[in-house]
Amino acid sequence: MELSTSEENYIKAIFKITERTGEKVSTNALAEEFSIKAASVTDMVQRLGEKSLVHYEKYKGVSLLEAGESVAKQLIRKHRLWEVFLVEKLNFSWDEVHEVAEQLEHIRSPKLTSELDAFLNYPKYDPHGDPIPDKEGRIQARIKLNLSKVQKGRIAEVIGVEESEDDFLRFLSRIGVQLGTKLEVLDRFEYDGSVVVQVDDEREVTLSEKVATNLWVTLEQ
Amino acid sequence: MELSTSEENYIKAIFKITERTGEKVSTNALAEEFSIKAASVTDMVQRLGEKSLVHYEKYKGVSLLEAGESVAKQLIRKHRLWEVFLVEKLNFSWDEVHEVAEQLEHIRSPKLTSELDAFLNYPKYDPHGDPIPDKEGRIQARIKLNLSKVQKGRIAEVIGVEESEDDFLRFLSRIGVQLGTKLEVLDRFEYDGSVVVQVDDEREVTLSEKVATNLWVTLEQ
DNA sequence: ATCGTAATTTAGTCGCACCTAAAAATAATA
DNA sequence: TATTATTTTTAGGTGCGACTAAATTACGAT
Ligand SMILES: [Mn+2]
Ligand SMILES: [Mn+2]
Ligand SMILES: [Mn+2]
Ligand SMILES: [Mn+2]
Repeated sequence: MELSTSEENYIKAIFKITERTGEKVSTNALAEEFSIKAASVTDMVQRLGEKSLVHYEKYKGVSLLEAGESVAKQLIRKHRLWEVFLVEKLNFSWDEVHEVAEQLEHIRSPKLTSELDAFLNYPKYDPHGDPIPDKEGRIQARIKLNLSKVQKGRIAEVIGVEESEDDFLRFLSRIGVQLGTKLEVLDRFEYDGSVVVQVDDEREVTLSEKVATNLWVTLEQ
Repeated sequence: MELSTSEENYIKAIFKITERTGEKVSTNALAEEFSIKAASVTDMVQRLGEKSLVHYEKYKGVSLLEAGESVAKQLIRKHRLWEVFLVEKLNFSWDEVHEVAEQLEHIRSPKLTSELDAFLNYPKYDPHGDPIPDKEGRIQARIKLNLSKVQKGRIAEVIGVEESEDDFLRFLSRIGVQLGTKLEVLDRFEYDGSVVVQVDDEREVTLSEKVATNLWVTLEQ
């Protein structure tokens, strides 16, 4: 089925909101998401319902059907692959990629997607640390937590940042932290939330609470 | 000015048809191009006229104004850069790229375009041998002719193919001919149009007329 | 110069994706 | 529970980009 860019965006949003809240998605939530009016959303979800992409009941919100879910996963796959491409190959920073990926995800070409995947060496995660669904839409989840939550003694791998202001990214590169960097938590000071880490088994660095909560990491094993 | 994908496609088509015919473009020609009805074209060119992108006079055809021409050149730039990317990085063949590039050319992101350009090493020509406009829209033309037109004794560089069927591309790769390959015309047989060439100062190969007319080349100097 | 045909435009319609205003249903609160 | 507030839907409207049918203009041939 040929879907318009708008239809695709709705489906992806329904998927993401469901993922976050676990409940049926209200028209208001979608209206919020796209900064449009709820009446417009009602219109669209009714059409998506007729196409058997979503389950929709008046006043009861909307959820994805099988077909819709598969569309959503393919979109997320493309979106995240493009984000990897932009960061790894075209010198985009983590916060610049989203808007462009939002457009690129709608390009229709199975060959493009699979070749891009191969060209990037089948990445499993995007620059924000989020998993990239495979061809069949399977998602390899991974526990993602703030460095500020990591216990003393544990080793964490940097998989993303929460907000990526220029200043912050420059600070990270200055202390040698990038995606994939291993951080061992040597000490934590509860009184100001700062964390002492060893970067890649070498340098020892103290990170403020602000920095620590801005870093997404995953634990070894 | 934010243009829709449709508007952009019209502008590019007007540019290309003007380039080919040298005359004002008729609504019929555009209708033909997009396989739509002339009445729909009239509608669109009137709107493009109001936006000062084209000059349009009832019954007299349409031509690009300054602004429209610059839009067209940027689109062609993006289209051809993406074609280079698809062929050089993603293993697309020459005939597979057009449809995808037709979509990718509409992605809005100046940074994406300039970084892609740099990533590809500032290519001057696309996989079909057509010149890629620079940031300012300047086009570096180059005389493009059929190998079948090249005189005995001259050295020609392969810059593209007319039609790129799988069979033909396989034949080329078998005889070691690709983009950039130098061919010296050793002999020509007028009676069947075949051409004897030396490939890259090494192998000697006889090409049928069909092959020769399918190869676009440019002459040294 | 006139006529007939082809090209082009106009008028009116349709689906998409948005809007506003008003009605209806649901949820919150007294 | 009754009333009020919020959420959601319906009804009707707009611009875009296509369509058909009909009117108009241009043009080639006699
Ligand atoms: Mn999108
Ligand atoms: Mn992401
Ligand atoms: Mn092309
Ligand atoms: Mn296009």
